[in-house]
Amino acid sequence: MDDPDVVDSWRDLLARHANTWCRLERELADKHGLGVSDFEVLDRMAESEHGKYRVQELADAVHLSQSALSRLISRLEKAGLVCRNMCAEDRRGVFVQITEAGTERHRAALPTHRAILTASLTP
Amino acid sequence: MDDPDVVDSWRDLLARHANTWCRLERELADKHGLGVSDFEVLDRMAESEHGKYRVQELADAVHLSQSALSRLISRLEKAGLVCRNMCAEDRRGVFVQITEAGTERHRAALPTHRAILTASLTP
DNA sequence: GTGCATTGAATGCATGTGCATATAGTGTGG
DNA sequence: CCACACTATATGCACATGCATTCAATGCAC
Repeated sequence: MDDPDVVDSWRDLLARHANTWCRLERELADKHGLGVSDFEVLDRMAESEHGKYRVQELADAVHLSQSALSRLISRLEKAGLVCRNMCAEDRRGVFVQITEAGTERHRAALPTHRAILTASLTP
Repeated sequence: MDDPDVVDSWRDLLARHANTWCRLERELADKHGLGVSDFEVLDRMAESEHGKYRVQELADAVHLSQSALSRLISRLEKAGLVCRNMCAEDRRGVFVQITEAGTERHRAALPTHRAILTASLTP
């Protein structure tokens, strides 16, 4: 790949990312009281069948630092969308689990999310 | 485009963005004392022939809010990489202009930037 | 078992960001 | 000329994020 080409493709990526992220942020916040990262976390947990996740696993999945995710979990937990469970085998570990309320909130927000993606990412 | 497809492509975009941004952030900071947004602004100004930019123009170009860009300019100005000039015709307006030091710093950081893009965005 | 390096998660702290607002300048209708 | 709507930038404020550190638990060496 040529030098000006990577720059173009990087700028294109930045533009798509900014536009999509920004719209998601606004509409998810307005209509469902969720940030983009909040939704992304709920989304991951909703699609896993067992519904349990280690903190670090989630952090990798949504590209957040471990500390950022720890606080995000705290916020979601306070909102009742998620709960933390002790990990029996390794008592340092924590399982994060989506609650009924969390599943419900996710289900409600899903159409908004998908609609924006479709509108924003299809040329 | 199908529903699961947009989701995949969104997650792919998020991953590419996070990886590239993160590496840029680290290496540009370590080697050149610049944040990614700092570099992006310098990059725009370096490639314009007249070298003058209105604040809002830059904000659009680098996908930052007007307020964020105002502060970013302040930081770059304090660092001597950029200077603000009165706009004669409209005294509300401000022209941002890259300085010699700014051009130099940009030139120094450019190889790092391009190398990361190439490494990070080519499959 | 005891000591020590390692790992998983939480917290203190600094900082960059967006939203709302303030401030200053422009221009338009009367 | 004056009032008033509008535009361009700066600033107050709240907050999410990353880095460094802390704290607890694990396990490996001996």
